[in-house]
Amino acid sequence: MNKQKVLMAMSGGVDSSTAALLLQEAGYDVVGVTLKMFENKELGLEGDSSLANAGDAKQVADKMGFPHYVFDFCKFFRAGVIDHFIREYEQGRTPNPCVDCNKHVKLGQLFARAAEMGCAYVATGHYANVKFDEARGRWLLLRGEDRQKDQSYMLYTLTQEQLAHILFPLGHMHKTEIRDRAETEGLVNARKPDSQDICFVPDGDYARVIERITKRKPAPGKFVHLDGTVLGSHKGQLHYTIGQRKGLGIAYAYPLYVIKKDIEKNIVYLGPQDALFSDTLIAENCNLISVQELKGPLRVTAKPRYRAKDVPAVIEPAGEGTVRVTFDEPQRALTPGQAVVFYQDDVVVGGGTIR
RNA sequence: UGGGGUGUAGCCAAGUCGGUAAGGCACAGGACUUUGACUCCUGUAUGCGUAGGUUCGAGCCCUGCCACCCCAG
Repeated sequence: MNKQKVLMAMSGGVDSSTAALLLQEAGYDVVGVTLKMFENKELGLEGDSSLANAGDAKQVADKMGFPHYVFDFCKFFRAGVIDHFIREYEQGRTPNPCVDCNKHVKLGQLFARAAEMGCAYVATGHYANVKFDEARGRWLLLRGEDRQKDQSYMLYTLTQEQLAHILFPLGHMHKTEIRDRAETEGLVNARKPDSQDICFVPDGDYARVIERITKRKPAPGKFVHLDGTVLGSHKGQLHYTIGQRKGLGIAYAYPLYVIKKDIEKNIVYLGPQDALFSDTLIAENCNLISVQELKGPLRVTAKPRYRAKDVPAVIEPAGEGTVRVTFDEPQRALTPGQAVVFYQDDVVVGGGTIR
């Protein structure tokens, strides 16, 4: 019997390495690939390139005896993630680059390559699950079994076509099991820390990275309280995001938060936490998964940011590719540019970008 | 140079009958985290404008001085 060939995305971390192991164990013909996303020098970053971890992936592949390649996706990453990231911030929005990366680069481009290489599937180390629903005749994206690590949120842009050809070997695993497994298998990265931060902004200072790439210094402006009082000056609106508290540098009777931004006037409005709550938003560029289309109101739970619990809401069509979300309870700091994902139990209904 | 008031950490500010410096903001570090945020934990005045005095003991009482504010001029 001829084994099915799978293109396994390997970052060099424990998760994707263990995922590769599991795939091979399950009888697939694994081809490992590490993606080169950017050149550090190009982004004004110190140290090794984004491929610093490719060595670990290669080592794992060698150990298990399957081929490992490196694909240069810099061009796609720049166009699909970084440029968009910069544009969004300059427009006063707060993008989620990981969502974009999955859509345009990690998965989008990988599927194209998989086809060229004759691979039946693409696999990643995401904590999520896929299954075909006979009744609806649709592929479903589900949360990962390990709720603490669930990454279905980051994958809401997957299409039916993609879902039919993607594998998530870690979907039913818990992080601790994975580390244990990696340990017993003697994988080099068994105890490597989880990744965090934006991959191309290793120190968390995204504003500085944007400055270096654009060679433009953001224009300082005013901090104004919602009541109209001028409180001080800021170092450029892109340094702030809705709901932010730290780093404002303003001593006040109570904690101040960024409530909204006026890009035209370059004003950042501050106010009390109470002013951040809202029970409705419009999501655009939506992708629906469990349903073909939204014909009327649908009760779901909605997750307005990655590290947030999904909460009861109703979604309804609001124009082409656009959905209105109405939460049962007002939510804090619904932020333009962030992704909002809809669920029904463990099933991802769909998602979009907050307008 | 008449009267009244205030002076506690970078900012705001509590401090009762004198008893051995609350709290908030800001800031720093840490936790959390494949986005930005939020959140949580820890830390930050041997000193209360200044110089003396009373007292076992003073931010709190007394005296001088300095600074700032206000009302009248």
